[in-house]
Amino acid sequence: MPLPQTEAPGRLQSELMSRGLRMTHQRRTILTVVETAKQHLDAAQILRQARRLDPGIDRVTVYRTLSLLKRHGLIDELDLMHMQGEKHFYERRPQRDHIHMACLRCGKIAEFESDLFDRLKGQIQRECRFHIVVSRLEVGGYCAECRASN
Amino acid sequence: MPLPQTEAPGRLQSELMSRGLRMTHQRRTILTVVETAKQHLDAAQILRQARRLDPGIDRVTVYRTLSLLKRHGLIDELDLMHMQGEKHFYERRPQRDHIHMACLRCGKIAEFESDLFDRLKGQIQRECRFHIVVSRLEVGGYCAECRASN
DNA sequence: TTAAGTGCAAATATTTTGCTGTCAC
DNA sequence: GTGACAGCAAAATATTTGCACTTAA
Repeated sequence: MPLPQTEAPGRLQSELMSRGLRMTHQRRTILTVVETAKQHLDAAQILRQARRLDPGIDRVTVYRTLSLLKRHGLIDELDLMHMQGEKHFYERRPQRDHIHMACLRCGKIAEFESDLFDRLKGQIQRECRFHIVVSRLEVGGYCAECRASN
Repeated sequence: MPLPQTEAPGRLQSELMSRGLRMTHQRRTILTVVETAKQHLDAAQILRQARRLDPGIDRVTVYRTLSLLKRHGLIDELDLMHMQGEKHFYERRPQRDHIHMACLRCGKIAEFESDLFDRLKGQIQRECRFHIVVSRLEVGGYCAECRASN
């Protein structure tokens, strides 16, 4: 009996299992949703999508799983400058940190990787003697399209 | 009749007045609390301190005033890596942006200014053609003291 | 004078907790 | 078999809204 959501095992699932955590059907479903998301999802959206794969899944299980993934550093929690209320958004932790740019006019979220960002984190670690575990750089402003169409 | 909280008019109060907004007693009180805070305060702490100056002040007024100040770019809203639940913290917008470092062990918040940070924002504006209005860089990790005492 | 602002009550939004039954290992 | 996990209900936390009264300008 093939489980469709195991077709793309991804890193999250194997990471969790390698840490000795139980791989339940619900966790597998939530991991699949997060891993295959095309955009940043909040808890309510993750619940909705997970219920399409497993209608019985509970909201609380989503919160507990997101919390677990966050504790293990497998996902990052974003605020996206609080443009849409106070919800949090989640994404798989990337290989290399990136910056989130939130357009205050059209709401689009763009991402950007930068050597300067990596160097800045290095500077913080050295000069402040601060060991960075997680970092989040979000900027709010106006994207090229919105600036042009003003 | 001298109003003690007007003794340090600061920038916030004159900024608001220069924008044609009404300077009520409650706003003056809240501005004073935010301007003279020694650390980052959340809405509940701001309410508590404001009530010491004006016992009748309402929680809703605090929220509405913080929202106003935020809209006008006079204060910044921080999450401090969600270390203490999901509350938000507020600080007067500084002349020059700084980074917030939150120690995951002792909870201390340190601040850091950096040319690299300024250059990174410049790079984002140029290369992404994104006009930055507000930015927030928060890092979570372990401070020098906590690393030493492990 | 009067529109903006305040307080109060209630609602909304988001996340967490306690407990009992279930399932992964 | 058993301890970790899920579901359900309820609570906790944080913030917002509607409306009538008050006040700054």
